[in-house]
Amino acid sequence: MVHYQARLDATFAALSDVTRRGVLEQLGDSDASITDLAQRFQMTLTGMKKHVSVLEQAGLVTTEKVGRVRTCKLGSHRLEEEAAWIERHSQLWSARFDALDELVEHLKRKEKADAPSKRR
Amino acid sequence: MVHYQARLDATFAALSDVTRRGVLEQLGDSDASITDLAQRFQMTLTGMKKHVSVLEQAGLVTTEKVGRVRTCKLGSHRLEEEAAWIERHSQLWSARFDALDELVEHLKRKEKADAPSKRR
DNA sequence: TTTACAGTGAACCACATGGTTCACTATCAA
DNA sequence: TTGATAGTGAACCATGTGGTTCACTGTAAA
Repeated sequence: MVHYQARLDATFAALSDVTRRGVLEQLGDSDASITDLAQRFQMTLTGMKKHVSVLEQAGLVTTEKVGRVRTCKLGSHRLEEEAAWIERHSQLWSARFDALDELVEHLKRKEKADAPSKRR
Repeated sequence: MVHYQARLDATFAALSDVTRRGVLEQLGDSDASITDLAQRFQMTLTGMKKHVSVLEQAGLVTTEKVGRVRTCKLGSHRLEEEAAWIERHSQLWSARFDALDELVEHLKRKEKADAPSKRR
């Protein structure tokens, strides 16, 4: 369970940066080298390397170096747990707001019944 | 579009802390004061206040102060966009891994055809 | 009217983050 | 063998984060 929390920590943190989300989008299209990515996001190689390391740490990306070039691709971490977490909480949200909607409806009906015409 | 990215940044960052996720769970159950939450998560009032502020900034929580106590409840931000982002990328992931699975299947079949019996 | 309680803000701390430059290694190509 | 190329690691910098303490304000209760 501790493990589970740590993984959520790492994944959400990895996703909280616009560049890293961009890298994931890119890799969804096609694999890429560090140089490719650095160029695309206008950043030094070192900077991009750090981002890739963060994504790799979170299991979102895997890399392999052959010759001088390190190729990055989407990792085996499929975001199921994160999707589940968000899904579960979306439901909580919805439930609470549905309840609120109902309350509002109820109050509206009540108001109509109490004072049928003279509301300013 | 910039706005959209900033919102994803803020939300994922807010969700990347185990205490804050805990607070959301708690508030899904029932509203709570800063004192309640600080006690539950063994933290100073000031510390909890900061977490609540981060959640509020991200729209995940709203608060209202009446008398001396500030009551916190789930906010109007329902995580739809975040769910959509993750969903979209889960699909990317799945697509790529389905392709991989197919490749593996293909190779298996090929192997069977090439060397029907003498594989060690 | 005093006292206790809930929260707030400023200041501080250690550490993480997102980026850079610079010096270096290893590989590929001429 | 000489250059160019791809990446790496250390060091640095500014800023952010997760937490604290302490001094303070405003509200409630005795």
